[in-house]
Amino acid sequence: MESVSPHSAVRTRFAPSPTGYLHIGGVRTALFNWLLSKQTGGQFILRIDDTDAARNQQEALAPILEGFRWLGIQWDEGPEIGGPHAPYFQSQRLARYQQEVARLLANGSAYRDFARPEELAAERAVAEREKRDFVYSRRWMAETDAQARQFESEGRVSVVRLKIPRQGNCTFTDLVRGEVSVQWSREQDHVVQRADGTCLYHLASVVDDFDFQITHVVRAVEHLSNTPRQIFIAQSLGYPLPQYAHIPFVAEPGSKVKLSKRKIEQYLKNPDFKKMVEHGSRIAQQLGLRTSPETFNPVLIDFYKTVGYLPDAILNYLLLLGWSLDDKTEDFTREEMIRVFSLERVVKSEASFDPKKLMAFQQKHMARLSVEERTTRVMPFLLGAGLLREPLDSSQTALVSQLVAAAGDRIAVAGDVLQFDDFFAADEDVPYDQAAFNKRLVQPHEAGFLLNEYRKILTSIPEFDAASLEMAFTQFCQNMNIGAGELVHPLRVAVTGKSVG
RNA sequence: GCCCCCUUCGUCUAGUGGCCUAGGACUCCGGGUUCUCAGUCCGGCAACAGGGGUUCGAGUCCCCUAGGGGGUACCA
Repeated sequence: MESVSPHSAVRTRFAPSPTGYLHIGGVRTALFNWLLSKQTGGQFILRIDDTDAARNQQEALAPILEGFRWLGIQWDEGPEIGGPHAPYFQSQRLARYQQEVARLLANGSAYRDFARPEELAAERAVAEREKRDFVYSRRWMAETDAQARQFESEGRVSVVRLKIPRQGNCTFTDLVRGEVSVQWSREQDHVVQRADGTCLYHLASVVDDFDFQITHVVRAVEHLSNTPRQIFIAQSLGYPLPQYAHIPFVAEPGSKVKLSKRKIEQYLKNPDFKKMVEHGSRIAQQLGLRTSPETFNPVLIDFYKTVGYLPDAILNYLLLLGWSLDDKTEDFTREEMIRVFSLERVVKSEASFDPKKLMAFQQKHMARLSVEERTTRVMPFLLGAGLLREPLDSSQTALVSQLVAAAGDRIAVAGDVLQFDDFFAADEDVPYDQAAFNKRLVQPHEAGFLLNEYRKILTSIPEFDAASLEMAFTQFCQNMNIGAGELVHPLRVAVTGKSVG
């Protein structure tokens, strides 16, 4: 192994399993890790936890990498870019894990266990019936080769289990939760190596954290109870312990239950969440994308990319989900986030995901962008929906620029530009809002007359600029002795087909 | 079942014994501004889970109760 680095740079890691897509809760965990390493000039490592071959799909890795790339969370070591400790895939590091399992076995902190699954299940059942904690009897533990041969002759196969102490406490300091202490007797003799020789997560994770010289393990609370057994492994192997920080998970809207991508149907009952999905779906539809809840889902980061959210807005929102700087600061640029983030100010309780507040951040960040920047962001959507075609000439760009400027904050996410699709349509194709048509043009009997008169005025205007039009408009209303609204509404419907400007 | 954790406005949060008649943000509701909508500006509603202690004084410390959550795999 390399010697421990002399400087105090923080090395953190995010270790997704390629079993799904990039979960928004995972992004927040990764964000905290990334921030922490960057503020000390350290490294953020992406490690792929794919020890369970049965559950992993290789194609699910691409969306994860793509998600981080889009968000601008660049990993310093990991897939595609490698690094001094490559490979960063657990599935490719088996030999190393087996080597460490052998050391565990050799120094007596692990043992080969020949119990059959049904024998273990029976012991468990007894414990449950007697309402006590299950503690393995170690009846099929082989501590000598002779014992092992004996069990093998009975046709048994072995796994490797940790020989967890049955007395005393495991105490450690967690950077967000303070001192944590659990009794060793509550821990099981966890399996670290399967019968087929492959290794399990806890062992792999501890070995990798050591090999990769991870200084801070920042992960979601569901791993808190895993920590004692990992500490046991690390200490048995003579590794220095990293700092631990267990952050609360991101919960469902209006609830404290962990957000899950499988429960989208349930979340749709939440009005805000539903609104968010519908808004996104409209845009996806205009882009000609076929959406299924499985892939087009606000729990997954791909949703935001598809619809045109700003990565900075998402990061800003996620940063404030379970962390705060003080009693008022809410807006952070990336540089500011990196500078001021601290684990000490992470809250202990779960934070529920609030679509409305995310949108508020999105609008704020969008409004901060110049017209040029917004135009750039909006272009791919116009192209994607077929409203514009490449190559673009400068007049088209100018047109979009004008539209973006006029639309102002009606374009909250980049995909919102598609609601102005008729702007790009030929005149005869302008679709009419039937309800508005009735209300403004058919119902008010004077509407036709007014519009006709107004048209006569317009034909007499020499210059067709905004100022002249405005003057003509005001004058006309005065002359006809009508309120502005009496003309403005019918006029808009007649020209744009819509009821709002 | 057992073990562990969490609990301030609807939501995200500030708060580390007196600065709290509890602050900010989002949402919502009024009002001003605007040719409509949006926006913007001003204003407003809204919380310390409950009960016992400790203390001159408790959102802040301790205990109990309740509620919520996580874990309990040859998953990660």
